[in-house]
Amino acid sequence: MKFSAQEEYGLRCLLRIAQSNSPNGLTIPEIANSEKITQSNAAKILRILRIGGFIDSSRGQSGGYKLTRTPEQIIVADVLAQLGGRLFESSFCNDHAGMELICTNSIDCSIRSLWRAVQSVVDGVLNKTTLKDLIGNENQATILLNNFVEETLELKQS
Amino acid sequence: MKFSAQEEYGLRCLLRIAQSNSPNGLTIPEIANSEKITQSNAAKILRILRIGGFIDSSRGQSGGYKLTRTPEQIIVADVLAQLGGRLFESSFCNDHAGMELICTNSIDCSIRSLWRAVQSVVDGVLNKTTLKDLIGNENQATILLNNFVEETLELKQS
DNA sequence: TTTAATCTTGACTTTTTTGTATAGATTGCA
DNA sequence: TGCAATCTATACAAAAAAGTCAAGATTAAA
Repeated sequence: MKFSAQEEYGLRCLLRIAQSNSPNGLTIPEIANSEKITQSNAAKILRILRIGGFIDSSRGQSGGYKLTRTPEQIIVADVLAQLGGRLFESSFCNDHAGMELICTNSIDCSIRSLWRAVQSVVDGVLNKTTLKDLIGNENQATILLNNFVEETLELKQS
Repeated sequence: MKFSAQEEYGLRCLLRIAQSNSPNGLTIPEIANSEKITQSNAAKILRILRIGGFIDSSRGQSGGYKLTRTPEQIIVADVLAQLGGRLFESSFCNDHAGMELICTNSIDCSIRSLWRAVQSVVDGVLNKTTLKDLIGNENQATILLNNFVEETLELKQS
């Protein structure tokens, strides 16, 4: 299980833009340079973010990319969903969609319920994390959240 | 973010073996047939599970695959790690490995700490789920665990 | 209006992942 | 022993993901 390259780079580019204080935002060369990727690749990724409504672009001299909203208003889960096509995609057993609680015998549904459990905890973190949480000194928050959940999981187990 | 095909098929094949009550275990044709994959593909995946020490194989007539331990003793996180090469692999910022708590300014470390937060909650579920939890009627457990974590996350947020 | 800086798009190439084929090795049994 | 059932391993092929290239469109400013 892993994040795709596009998810990682996309989120990173978005963070660069969020952290910029230039009035024109950031240009493709600037972003590509900070992230050590080619301009083509940056353009491709920024396109996805623009279509997703996270950034606005303007062309010509003094053009560049800016956030469409404040960092507080951008949810990391939404960003990753846009970059990855979907957040989790469980393949099989679409027969029993919506009735996981009764379908307990097939392997399809065992796996499905496990995938859902994982999806649920990941969403729990990503839906409550905004771009702002990842900027500057605020990223302590995710570490704390992380520790908290670990504790509660252990609690539940004992 | 998603599980690879190998992770999904591997776990599914292992569950088939775990659920079998035949004294010889299951053969490749049987597994391939239940999972609707080719025998070649099943063989490839079963090889990984064998190398990981989750199953034993015996050849010749009356051969097949069996678990090396009871289902209770097989942790889903271990299985997925074997199938996927690793459980999560965060790419960048190896400069600051081990000092995440002080490195708060770079994007590298912001992303890294987010990835770690996600990894932590996923591990929380997968390290506490055994094959037994996924067999028969026991898979309710993962759903309950899931709900529990969701609640605690909401609690923390308010 | 011309130019330079910038974004936009689609096609293409490379790499990685996934899946298949084939030849071989081991075992149990008649 | 010889055969049939089984696993084993490596190389090959197909598909998907990632990354690159090149031509074009828009804009601001000289």
